[in-house]
Amino acid sequence: MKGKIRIGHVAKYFGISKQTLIYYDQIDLLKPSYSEDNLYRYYTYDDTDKLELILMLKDSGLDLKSIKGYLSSPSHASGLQLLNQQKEELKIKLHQIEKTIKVLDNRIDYMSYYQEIEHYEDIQIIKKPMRTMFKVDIDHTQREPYDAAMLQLKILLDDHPSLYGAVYSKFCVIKSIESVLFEEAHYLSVFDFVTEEISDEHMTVLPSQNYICCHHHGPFYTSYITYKKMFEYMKKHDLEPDGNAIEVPLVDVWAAKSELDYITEIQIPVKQKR
Amino acid sequence: MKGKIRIGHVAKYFGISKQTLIYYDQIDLLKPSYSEDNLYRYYTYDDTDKLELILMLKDSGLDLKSIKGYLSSPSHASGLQLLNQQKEELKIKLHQIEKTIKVLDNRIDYMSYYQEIEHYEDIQIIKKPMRTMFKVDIDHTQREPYDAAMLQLKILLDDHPSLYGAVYSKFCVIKSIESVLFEEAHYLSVFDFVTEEISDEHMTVLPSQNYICCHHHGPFYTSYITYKKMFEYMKKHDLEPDGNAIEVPLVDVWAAKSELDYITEIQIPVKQKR
DNA sequence: ACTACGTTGACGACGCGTCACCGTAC
DNA sequence: CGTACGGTGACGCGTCGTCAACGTAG
Repeated sequence: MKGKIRIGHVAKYFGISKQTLIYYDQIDLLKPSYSEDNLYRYYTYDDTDKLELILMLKDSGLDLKSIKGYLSSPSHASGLQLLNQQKEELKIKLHQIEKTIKVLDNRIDYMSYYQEIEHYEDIQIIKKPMRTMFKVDIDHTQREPYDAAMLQLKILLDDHPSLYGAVYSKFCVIKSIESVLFEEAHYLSVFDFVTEEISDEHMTVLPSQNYICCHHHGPFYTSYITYKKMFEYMKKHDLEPDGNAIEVPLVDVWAAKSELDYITEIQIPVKQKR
Repeated sequence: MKGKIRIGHVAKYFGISKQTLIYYDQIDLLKPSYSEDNLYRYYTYDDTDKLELILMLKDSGLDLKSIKGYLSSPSHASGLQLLNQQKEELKIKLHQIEKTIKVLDNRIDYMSYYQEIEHYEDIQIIKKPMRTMFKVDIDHTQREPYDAAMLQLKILLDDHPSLYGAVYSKFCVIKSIESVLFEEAHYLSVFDFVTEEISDEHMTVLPSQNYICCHHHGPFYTSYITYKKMFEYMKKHDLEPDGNAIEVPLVDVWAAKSELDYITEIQIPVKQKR
């Protein structure tokens, strides 16, 4: 018969290693014929056809045991069922990868943007433009209110694919202005700024306004120290808060070795005292 | 400090198993603090932040060793580089999956279509419509002409994404009509029928014409037996071949246990003898 | 005799899963 | 006192990769 192909050739043609073929032989997935003295493996075209099918099914995510099962009794009906099933699984994988890419993209944008910012401890008054936030309020009657809110945010974003990845690994918080000077400040919401304009109950627009801004250096739970400085500044300049405080992480776990190196921007809307 | 979270809670929150966290501890990827009597693991928010990053990077395809390396010295620069790299790799994966889905789709269509055909050994004269083929001629000066042609076909299809998967696991051949009665017939081309209309040197149009058709049952290399029957039929009915023979696999390795069960449709263009 | 190619066998890597058995918090 | 939760250690799994040691075809 034609097609006495040796293992090296087969491996090269299909772009796999000889060990792979030997392994497939060992597990009875693809058994070539042997030369008479039982030393060399010889693959026929029948074998290579089978191998092509095996590699295809493997690419589609099937494990070798299942492939073996299918090969033991292939038919139109079982084949069609198998292929449809694998197609569905691949589609799911596809979506997961698309999501992951969105998360990465978002992170890359974010890190690129904040890479060049010089981090002062200086306090500044800045007029921020109008901004839109996708926000989940923290329900403090729950057992783990913070976790629950973060989870809800992630779940909601699954329903807004255009936003997916916006918040995933960076999240801002809103703190009650009356509580920011305590070690255990009162968290009101978790959110992220978005550019999309989707009408949704979780979308909130912040009007353009003056903010007192300062970069807090260190872990989140020491932020009250920076808040203190900001309040002193406000006192000195006859300013008073005009809304709750916002914290935006600039340097977090993605770029810092420990919480001690985190940098968070604190923004408090302010107005002149009358 | 806040955030003495136990392993079970962490596992549930992130949708992973306790063993995974224990493993990450063992390999020094994520080491929680221990309670004073060194029995329970306690995770801080610092740890969970890190874990979120770890899982993200893992999803993006990084292995744990690389993640560990990154975590040992994260920075904006190295982070950005890593993320961009992973994004590119994910894009490649995405394309591969898309291709695989196309191949599966094509196979599913093909198998669905031919599932209901009853396979006669009968010889029929059929007027086939105009058909377009994507074809690679076999260069017999090469060392492995058949393999080379198949490879070329696959490579070409990578440049025609709209066609990808059309030929991948099913391929038709053209045989020189003078040689079909020999066991080693002369293969001229490998191809598949396509519906897309792309202008390309490998696109060939077959005009509408009468064909003598017959289903060959068995491996490719015994096709000469069926050809013999077809030639006898032609002789009896005063027909003569009007071009080279085409072989289209209907049942191959995807649906048959062995070459002995393959079914191939043989088509030879014919005209009346004058 | 050289080299490219073939063989077997043993062991390792990765990322956990599983199981057995035991201690602890509430 | 139960039970849900925590701990350690050993082994297994799938899919090969790697290495050593050795035979063979041309």
